[in-house]
Amino acid sequence: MTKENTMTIREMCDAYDVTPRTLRFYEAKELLQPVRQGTKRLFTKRDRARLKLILRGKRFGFSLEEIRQLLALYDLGDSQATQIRKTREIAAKHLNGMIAQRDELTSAIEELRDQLGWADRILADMDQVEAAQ
Amino acid sequence: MTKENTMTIREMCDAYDVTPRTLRFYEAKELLQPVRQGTKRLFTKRDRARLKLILRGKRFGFSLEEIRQLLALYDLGDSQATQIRKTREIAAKHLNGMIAQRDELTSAIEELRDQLGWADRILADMDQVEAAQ
DNA sequence: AGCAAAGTTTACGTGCACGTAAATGTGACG
DNA sequence: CGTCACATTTACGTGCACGTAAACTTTGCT
Repeated sequence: MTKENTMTIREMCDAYDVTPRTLRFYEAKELLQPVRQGTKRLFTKRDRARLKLILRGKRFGFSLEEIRQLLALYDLGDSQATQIRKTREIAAKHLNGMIAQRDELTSAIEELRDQLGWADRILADMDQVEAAQ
Repeated sequence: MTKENTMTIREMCDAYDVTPRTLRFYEAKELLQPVRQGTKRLFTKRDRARLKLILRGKRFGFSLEEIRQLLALYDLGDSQATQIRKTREIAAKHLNGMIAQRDELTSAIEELRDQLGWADRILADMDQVEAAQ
């Protein structure tokens, strides 16, 4: 990490467990904007913050395009009221979807737990039979 | 719906909001096993139960291959102990992943709520300025 | 100066989950 | 018997998120 607080592509890859291809791809999709030192990319603190959000968004099943929208939320500072309102809507929509998804996930977890309990009971019975032989 | 309690491909599409292509694709991937009446597919109650699980699995971001594994959970009846154990492992692994995903989702929801609160406060301030003019 | 390591662009390849088009078959109805 | 809606198979196409290979420049070190 240089004194300007930037990181090379390899340092980024090691730090966040992604490939160079991925970082260049995200730049092409305008999710990251590393500065150039000659021909090389230098990733700033801002790029790192955005990458963290990208990776988390991906874990939630958001597409890169959706993530691009969400990232705009973090750049609201210089926006106009209408722009803020529009972006707010998108975020609220995502929020509702996420809450719904969490609820479904919760019930699915319950069901899976039941399944596991069932499997465990079957296995316990089988062990009994084995032990009796 | 015929008296045998089966449905045609179109009835299935209407009932579950999927395309014929999707149902044939799932059959090719061995997720569904509709019976044939001549050349036509007839989807049974079992197929419908499995389709519901497929669609829910997809909402959780599971791949069709992962879903195929999960579906095996519901067919445990005639399996052997080792098979049950193997399947149990897969389910447990999924369960841990789902719980982790739900936890992440929960914290992401909190953060998004904060963001929305922030946007709302900015918008409120802007309304104040507008009203004062 | 020279060489290897690491970076760059360009561009074709891949896996997944279907979409879409073409050609053909089938069955109920007037 | 015709035809018309709906079904089927076969096979190529698509969008996404990168992987991978080739050819090249730049940088760090001896």
